Amino acid sequence: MKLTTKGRFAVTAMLDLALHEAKGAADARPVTLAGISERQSISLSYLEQLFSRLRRQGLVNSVRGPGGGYKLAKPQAEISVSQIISAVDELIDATQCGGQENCRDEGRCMTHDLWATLNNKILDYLAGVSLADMVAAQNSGQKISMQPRVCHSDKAKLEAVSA
Amino acid sequence: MKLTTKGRFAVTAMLDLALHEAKGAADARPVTLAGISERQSISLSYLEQLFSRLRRQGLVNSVRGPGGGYKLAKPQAEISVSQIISAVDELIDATQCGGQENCRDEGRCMTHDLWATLNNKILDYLAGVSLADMVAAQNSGQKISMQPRVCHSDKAKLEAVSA
DNA sequence: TAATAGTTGACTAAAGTTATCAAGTATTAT
DNA sequence: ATAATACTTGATAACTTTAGTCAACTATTA
Repeated sequence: MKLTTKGRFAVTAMLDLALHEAKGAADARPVTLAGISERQSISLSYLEQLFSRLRRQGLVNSVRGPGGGYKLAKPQAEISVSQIISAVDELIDATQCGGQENCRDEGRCMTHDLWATLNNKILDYLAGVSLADMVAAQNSGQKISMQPRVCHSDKAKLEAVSA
Repeated sequence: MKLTTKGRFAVTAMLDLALHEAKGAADARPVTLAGISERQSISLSYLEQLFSRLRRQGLVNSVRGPGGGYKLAKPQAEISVSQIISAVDELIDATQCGGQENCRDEGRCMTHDLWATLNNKILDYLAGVSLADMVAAQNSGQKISMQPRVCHSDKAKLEAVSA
């Protein structure tokens, strides 16, 4: 899971799409990239690239011609943030050694387990947040803090770090 | 929190440093970057750049001249992975809008809360893993899976995503 | 029916930023 | 002095983002 601005742009765009699709009831008309570009201040060219991938990954459908645009290919509840990011930001292999072959001598690149575990945590969280969740949060003005899976957050350590 | 290969290199190098410092008992002699470079296959030039930042952040001390090198500036238990990453990979502001000013119209860039929450989760995990933890895991041959804070991991969703 | 315009789809390339590496300079133990 | 080593600066490569071109498709309308 690679976390870059690219993935964030994609999520933002998809959320914009979801919001404007929801607005027009059930079978709304497609949303144009030009509209998303304007509303979210993302360059049209970049959006075209991103949606090209989102389409190939089956997350959106396209409609050509006037009145055309993009529509979500699945119900909002079935599209997770992790899917969106994975679609545009081909997942980086967190272990830098592919499988486990070309690792260093002393026990397979050492940090391997750290990144693998972290990767799972990130995926776990992002897979649990769907477009529907974000739309709901957006409409109700609430913050998104899905499934509080974390048992205790250990504020002390966090503050020591961010200082 | 930005997660790139840069941060991973830094953690790997710091772990190497910790391992070789621990080996030579209490007040061991400094570890040279040339040694880390050879053992971990990281270019010397790159290591120099990384340690320059680690030094400025107070995570390591340097000793110049022959027999010189770097030493940890604090006990291994007090150096967390998140500190290392933050030192070299100046934390990206996950919200793309700095504070909350130049966000889009319709309620401050929408994805704001998502990234903020994710950021905390990542920080929470990485702040809980110290060099001492990793050294211990390395010596005992165990995997690192610190503080099992996650209550349930929801395998089904994860598999659906990675597929 | 045909022309027009709005829109995606597939490229190429250029500008800007970041990551990585290489070479030279300063410092100090011997 | 000399050599080992940290430090500093500059150059190269890779990635991200924006820009531009042209083709294909389709709703609208004259």
